[in-house]
Amino acid sequence: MSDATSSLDPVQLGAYFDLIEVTSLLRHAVEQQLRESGDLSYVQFQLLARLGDSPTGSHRMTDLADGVVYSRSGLTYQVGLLEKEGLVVRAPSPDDERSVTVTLTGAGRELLAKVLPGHVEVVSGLLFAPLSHDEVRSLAGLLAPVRDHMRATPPRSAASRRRKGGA
Amino acid sequence: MSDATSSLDPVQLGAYFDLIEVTSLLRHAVEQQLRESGDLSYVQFQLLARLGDSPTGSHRMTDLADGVVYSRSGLTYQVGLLEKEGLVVRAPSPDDERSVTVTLTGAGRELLAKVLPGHVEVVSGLLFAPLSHDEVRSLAGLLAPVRDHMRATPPRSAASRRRKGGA
DNA sequence: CCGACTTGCTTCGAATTCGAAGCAGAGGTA
DNA sequence: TACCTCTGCTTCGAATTCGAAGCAAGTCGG
Repeated sequence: MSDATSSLDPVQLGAYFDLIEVTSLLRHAVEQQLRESGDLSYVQFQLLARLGDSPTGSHRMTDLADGVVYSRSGLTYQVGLLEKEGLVVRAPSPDDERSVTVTLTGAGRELLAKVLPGHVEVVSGLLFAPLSHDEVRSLAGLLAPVRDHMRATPPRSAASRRRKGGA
Repeated sequence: MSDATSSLDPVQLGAYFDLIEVTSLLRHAVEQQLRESGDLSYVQFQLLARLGDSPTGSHRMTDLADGVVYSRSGLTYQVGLLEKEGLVVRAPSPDDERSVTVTLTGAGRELLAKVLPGHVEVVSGLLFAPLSHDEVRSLAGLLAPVRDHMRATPPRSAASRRRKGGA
């Protein structure tokens, strides 16, 4: 363990705080827009968007949870809501009998198309407005390696479902 | 400036997605560390940290809520928890009788000092590890204007407590 | 001084979120 | 095949979160 990690530069601290604050504010604004324009929560929108991105319009539950950084149980709940609204469909996976495949319906695709422009507008106006295109490129270039690093780093104690406490 | 607010570049899209994902992963990891080392939620830690930053160790409720981007009612709840734990104290403000001033106690300061090193370590190892110091500086330089812009931009319909719906 | 409006915080009910526990299918080894 | 383990999802209870409504103090115009 390096001991040099015992403190953060003012520069680092600023970057960290700004990152948190920017994301919180952005999320807040986006949430509001989504609620007004399509009665969707941010999580629900993320799920629909991710499904819409897929060529087949479907994903497994686990992949969705990993993609959105969401607990399994919470995902079950939200997908249940989306299914009740007729925006997605759940079906057992052909390969793997325990897997559940979630697929976007026509209605889901429509709703996605309906809320997307407003969503983009909020993100553009809030996140990208103060940045030039080159700066956005820089930002993307800085975030990508961080994202990869985080994805590769196991969340502290990777022991998936081992018993936790005693020896 | 590009006027094309109707769609996002692939570059913009990537930056946006990475921003969300990075923050989610970071928050998740930090949350876990805080829970283990000091039985604090992220929000609670943020509140303590913000109080610790203040020269007087105290803030008004509203300023805390704004600083952490938190609903007022949620803040009341969390400050209540912190007070029950003896980490903070609530007192009416001298100037403004309706204002409540939240102040860090000795125990709060101790706990903060106890969890801070681990927190810093997680942030360093996850967020800053893949970046050089110059890159961190760049990141900070990019985020600062965005933060200022977001702070200055009223959240859609600024009508603070006006009635919402009607004409 | 009075009344209308604004601001600061809390209470309340409803919705969301998580982790632990449980069930069932899949994969490997003897 | 029998058994053991791991993976994928759901159910359950508890904790957190938010927005709407309410109360009290401050501010301004008359």
